[in-house]
Amino acid sequence: MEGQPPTPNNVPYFFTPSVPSSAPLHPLSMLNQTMQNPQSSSDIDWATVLYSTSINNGKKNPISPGVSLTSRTMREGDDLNKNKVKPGKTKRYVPPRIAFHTRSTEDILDDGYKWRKYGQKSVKNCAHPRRYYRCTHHTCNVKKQIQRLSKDTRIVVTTYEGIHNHPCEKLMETLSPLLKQLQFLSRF
DNA sequence: CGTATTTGACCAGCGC
DNA sequence: GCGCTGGTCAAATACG
Repeated sequence: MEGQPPTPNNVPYFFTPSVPSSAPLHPLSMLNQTMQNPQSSSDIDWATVLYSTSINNGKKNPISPGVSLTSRTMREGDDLNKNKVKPGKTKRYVPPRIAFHTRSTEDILDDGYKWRKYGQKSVKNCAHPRRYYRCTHHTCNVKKQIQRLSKDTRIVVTTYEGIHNHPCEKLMETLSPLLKQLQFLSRF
């Protein structure tokens, strides 16, 4: 990434290392790495982390029935001024989202979860369509959106919405032999 | 044949 | 109220 991303007001940014095109990393792993080892590379991609804070008159987001509030990650093509909420006006509640910008030739980063595509939409001011995925786990309602920047098609924007309520399949696959071994050894 | 993907239709929110 | 836009649905299609 050449320099820093545009910074919407009140949205905290974290910076992540570039993703080698041959081996896409899970964005969350990249974020952890960066937090532990702040690096000074000029060739960095970035991630935005959006918390569930409301833009409804600056109040915190009380998630309760009948209360409609919003939090939403700013994306390419968004007009920052247009997304301001007028005083007294509310928007529907949107779960917290985390958006990652990663440099990769792969559109879909392997994050260990299984995803099913449920939609695709061409977005205004964006050359590339936005794709919509849902976690395939039957009790999990996590969604993600994937989109390439039209300004720099090497950059993939992945937006996660919600939190998985089940373990990562791939992680469990890797760990289960170890766990079995530990259980076996713990008997002695 | 079962599962995943594609894609047009539909709906809700928002600005004018 | 109307048109635009983004998000989701669901039937059709592709694929293993």
